[in-house]
Amino acid sequence: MAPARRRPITIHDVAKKAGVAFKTVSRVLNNEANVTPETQEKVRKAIKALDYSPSLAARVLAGSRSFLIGLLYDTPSSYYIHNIQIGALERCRKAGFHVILEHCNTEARNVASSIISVIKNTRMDGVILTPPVADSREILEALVAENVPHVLVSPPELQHDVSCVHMDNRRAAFDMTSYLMSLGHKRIAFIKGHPRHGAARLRLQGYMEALESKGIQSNSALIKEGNFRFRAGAEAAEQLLHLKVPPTAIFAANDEMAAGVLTAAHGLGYSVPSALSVAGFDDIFYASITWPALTTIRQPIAEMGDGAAELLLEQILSKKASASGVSSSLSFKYELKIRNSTGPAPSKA
Amino acid sequence: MAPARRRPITIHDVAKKAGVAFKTVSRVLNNEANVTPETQEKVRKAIKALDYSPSLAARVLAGSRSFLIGLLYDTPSSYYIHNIQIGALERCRKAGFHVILEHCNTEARNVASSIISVIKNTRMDGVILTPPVADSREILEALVAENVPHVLVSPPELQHDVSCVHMDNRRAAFDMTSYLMSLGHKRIAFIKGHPRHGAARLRLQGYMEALESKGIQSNSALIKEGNFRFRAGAEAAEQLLHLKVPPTAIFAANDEMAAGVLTAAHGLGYSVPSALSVAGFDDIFYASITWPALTTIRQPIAEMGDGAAELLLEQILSKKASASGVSSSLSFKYELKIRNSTGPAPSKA
DNA sequence: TTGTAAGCGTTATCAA
DNA sequence: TTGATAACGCTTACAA
Repeated sequence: MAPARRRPITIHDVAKKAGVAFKTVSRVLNNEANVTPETQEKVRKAIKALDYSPSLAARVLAGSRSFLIGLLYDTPSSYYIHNIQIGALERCRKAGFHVILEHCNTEARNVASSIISVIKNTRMDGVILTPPVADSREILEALVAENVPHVLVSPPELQHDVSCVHMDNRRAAFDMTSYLMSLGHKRIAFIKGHPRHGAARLRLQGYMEALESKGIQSNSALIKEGNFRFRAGAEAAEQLLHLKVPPTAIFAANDEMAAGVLTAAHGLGYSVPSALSVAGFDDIFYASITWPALTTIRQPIAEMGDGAAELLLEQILSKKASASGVSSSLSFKYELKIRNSTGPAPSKA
Repeated sequence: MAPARRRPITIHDVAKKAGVAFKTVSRVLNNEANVTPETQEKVRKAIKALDYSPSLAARVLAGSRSFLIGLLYDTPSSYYIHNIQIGALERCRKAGFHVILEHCNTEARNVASSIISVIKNTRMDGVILTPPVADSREILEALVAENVPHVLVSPPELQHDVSCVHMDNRRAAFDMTSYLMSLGHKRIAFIKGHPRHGAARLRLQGYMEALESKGIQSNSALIKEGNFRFRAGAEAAEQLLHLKVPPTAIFAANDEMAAGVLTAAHGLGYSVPSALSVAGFDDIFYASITWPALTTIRQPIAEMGDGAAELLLEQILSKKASASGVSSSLSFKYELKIRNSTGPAPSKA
């Protein structure tokens, strides 16, 4: 029979080894003031020698923090969430915090109260809201009322009293559209994102403003509904390419739909980019492995997750002073990734 | 100023409301024997009425379990891990357990001891090993020595004394190769998987056995090294297609490499599937959105994650009786997904 | 700057 | 079948 697992090292073992009171060890662990450097040194050595790591459970039980932060999502795009998670995870791990994913049905009648209930039951110290959860006024108000620290990712509009991380979606879409026009495209179609997604609306807006800026009338026949899914992109593209005068370029509000556009185009015998240019948004992993590789907007998703976690941890750790809503925002840069799915507009037939 | 967050409901609140001792509530929570149905009923009502949920931290601190299970990985393919995670997550959530991802560098000198150290520090109740971590004899032995419950996912060979979930990789590759031969292909190339990945070796073996079964000599010029990454697939394909007599079909050991093959083929002007058939393995999300959609083996990854968690929880929860290694295995079915990247062999030039 | 005492909300142990 | 009491390993007060 295998040996039973031994009793874990505790703070008392460390204290004894270092020759100090256990409270002193606790102070070192929490970076509290009032410990002489040499005492600190002794304690740290003992910690290392014993390979000690404090019991999270005990810290949570005794302290006022749970070291848990929630990542609230309700997106069709799991890839986006996954990357936000990666970014947030790393930042939180360093601070000893854990991230738990929590699905929210933003269409449900009582989202806000059920979210609050989950937060209470799990004792989360704070939450990160991703679109489209970040778009809900109702949820936001509930969070404020319950005094739950929170950070928004890509909210539909910047709010002065709420911490958030964002990227200029409108301007990115403006730039992409301008780039397509600079290639000579005049009939540029747009496939919209998920209707509840505020950032998606900003992308549409950027597209329209870019057209206007060059005096091109936006044409409702060239603007299709979408929901961020592959199939929606494929279906919209088929309709667009069956138009009497089809577009020479299609700009989809995300990459997954752009991949759908590529497949539909191939299926209808359009060669990309010579007969049709295609652009996406997000630069997800498979954007670079489609055929042809997709021109898109690189959105630093993982970095935004990291930033959101950073802002949230700031709020949580400085909880004392900030009964008033100290809020700050982080703005991220996008990048136009020009690959092989876009090219000069075909010369008029 | 917002109201402070209220004191959470505790087991004592429930006990008072139900008119019983708090220990009785504890018994109900843990499904222990010796509680009359009517007492149970009273307690459950009180729990529901107060929206009570027990403090994980307190349970961990007082009990012998941490409710934490580790998912150990060291794969180039994050998609695989992500799906194992999804499957395991759901199963664990229902049982009140949490899953934490832990990266292992299987190439490091002292993997085993560093893994044991992490397990101790986090107090994990058990671990799930994914390939190639599951391939390490050294790690396995350390786990047994330390009496840590564990389950293997797709180990290189079935072991009678270790719990595992698996799929017949050899036979799946055999079937895929046979399918390609049934289309008239005789020169079928194979791109190998990650060298440390036992299941990858089984795929190669299945491929070779299928060829043999039809009396086709396997040709080392048609077998390329790989590592499961897109680029490796693309490079191997370029070499293969520049052969004096190139293959008419390429079977890659996973989908990501198969996507690389598609891109290389497009780049060299091969049309798929009329000039070249391409097959993958795994059926990851983007297998169905490549052009053409990829023929592949659907591996029920999430279900395998679920199964692994199920086996592990069984071990953990019945810890009393099973000092001896009670082990069980779950076998999963694969599915040949025939899509558009494969077709009849081109007639001889 | 350091140490002491109390208590966090459970499970485990033993008694009723 | 139930209930009282003692841990569990820490943090938070407060004292020295």
